Amino acid sequence: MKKDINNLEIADLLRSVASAYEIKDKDKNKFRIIAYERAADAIEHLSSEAKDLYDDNKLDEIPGVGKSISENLSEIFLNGKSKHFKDVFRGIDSSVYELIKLPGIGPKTADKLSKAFKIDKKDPIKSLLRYAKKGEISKLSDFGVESEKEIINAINDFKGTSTRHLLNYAIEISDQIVDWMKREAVCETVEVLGSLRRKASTVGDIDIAVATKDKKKSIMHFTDYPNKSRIVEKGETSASILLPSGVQVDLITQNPSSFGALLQHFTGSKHHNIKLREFALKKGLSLSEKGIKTLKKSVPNFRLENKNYNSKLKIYEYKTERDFYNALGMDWIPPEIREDNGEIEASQRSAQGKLPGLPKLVNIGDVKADLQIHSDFNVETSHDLGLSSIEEIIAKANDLGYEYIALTEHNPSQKGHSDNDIIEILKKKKYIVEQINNTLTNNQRVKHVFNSLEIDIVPDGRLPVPDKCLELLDFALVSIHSSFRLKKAEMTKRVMSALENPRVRIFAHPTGRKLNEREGVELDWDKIFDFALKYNKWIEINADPMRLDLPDYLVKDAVKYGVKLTLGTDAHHIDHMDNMIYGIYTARRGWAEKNNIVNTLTFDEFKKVLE
DNA sequence: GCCGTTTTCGGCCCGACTGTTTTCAGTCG
Repeated sequence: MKKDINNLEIADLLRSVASAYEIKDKDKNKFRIIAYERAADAIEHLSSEAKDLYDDNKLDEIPGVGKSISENLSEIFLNGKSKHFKDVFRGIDSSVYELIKLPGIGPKTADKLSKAFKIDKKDPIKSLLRYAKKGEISKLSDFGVESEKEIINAINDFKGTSTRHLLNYAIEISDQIVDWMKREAVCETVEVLGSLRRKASTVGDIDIAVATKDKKKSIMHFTDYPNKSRIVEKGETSASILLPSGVQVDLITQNPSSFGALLQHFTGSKHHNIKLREFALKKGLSLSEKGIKTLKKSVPNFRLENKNYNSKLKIYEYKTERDFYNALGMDWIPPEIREDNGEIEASQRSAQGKLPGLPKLVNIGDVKADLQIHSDFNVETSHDLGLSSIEEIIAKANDLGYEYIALTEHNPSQKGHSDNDIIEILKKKKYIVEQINNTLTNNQRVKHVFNSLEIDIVPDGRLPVPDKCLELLDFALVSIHSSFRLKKAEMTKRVMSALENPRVRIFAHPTGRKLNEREGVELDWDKIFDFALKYNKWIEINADPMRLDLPDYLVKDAVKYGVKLTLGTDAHHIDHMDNMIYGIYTARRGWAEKNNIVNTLTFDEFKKVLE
């Protein structure tokens, strides 16, 4: 049986249609191109498969997907292809869609190149490099020596498909550059923007903004950054460099008097900005990184409330981002939720005192416990054991200000152990944890250590430990560590069956994804959330930066459902316990408030909900 | 091609940088 086309493949297809239209450009309809790109973005960010929506006859509920696109997609779901798309693609070499992956090469350039040369379809990029190195490109009209050089650079820097970086890695890199920029006195304020400021799970480029009265000097200092491989571009207000690791860093400068508008603009997201600007346009206002312009003669109340008019530039300027949003009649929006997921509407309601307004997002200071920690207590697991002792973990938890923690080693392996062996191991651990709890004194912050376990869910949904084991635990986590590719229905049944035992309370790293390495499992989230709600099960937000699982968009769904979430670092060493902040970022991106997260409860409150 | 708190027609975010240009198109974020 043929595999269904997934969201990413559909998005690719729609972007190819957009590119094809851009090349043909017969009727100069750039808005049709934008429409296809918007639909591609929308489908790529969908939290359920478009195929499932098609099955439910709900394709046109996707924002940006109207009559025409939904008909063409339906045709594809039905017989694997669309006649209309095929027509659009006619006359364009397939290598074009490969070449546009190179930065600096768009559809029109790629088309010119594919028509000028015999590009090898098996490896278009390598094939193009050969022409470039022979100096063939600079001979073409519309191209010169510089553009040929740029193409060679782009190909040499090209790392293939996934060039997104984990959030913790991006933060590490950006901290170094922010430090470097702060050494130049003319840089009054240095801030990280873009997806890094929004705390997305992975980051493409690193964006840095500087408030300065001397743009030229700031940019000089930036391009002098010692640890770079080359300068990509350098203009009057912005510049980009490439680091040896392949990370591109963009710098944008702005006068301190309108830094607020710049922060807003380059924090994005793109979709947030487009929605915001459309909203502003209806009020007769035009937004940019420089500030706000009035389009019509009279914008009610606008002039009165805004005294920061720059008459030379004919623009209203804003020092802070808060002032910028306020000028639009909105409350300031936390960067993590600027994804055009309803935050613009919520912010307007907030400003007008209407409900529902913006969420009061959970903060790191709200966290009272880490609910997934692996100690070095030897439970003879087949998975990885922790590296830190229970005592070290408690000391670290004290430092972090926690009131309680859960020790959640993997279950003992079945191989080489009888049921009785497993029970004996866990009895021993229970005894040790009890002893330790007796030593905890009132002057320590940590009041209690919960005896828990992270138990595998075997493919048929059973748990690989005897039932008696579970009775020894305060509560258990369950998670998938094998057979990731079951069909959705089967996987859903597997998980629900594992969650049935009353001692099982947490579904840990629920999708099993590993960023840049492995896709998550397919689950029917409506069913999982219903189940969790009905039987009072909790779903983990795993704070390991390579997991961040539950992913942000599913956190948002869980919050909407009213399903309770937990935060756990999955620490295998006390240093990993510092990763809690990444779980908080993910929770915030999913609009989670304090009361959505179980381990913001105090120890006494938590004991009660555990009963 | 999509969409509606002025619209079912007439709009659609905004600006910077680069190269090859005699005034702008292509690309990017």
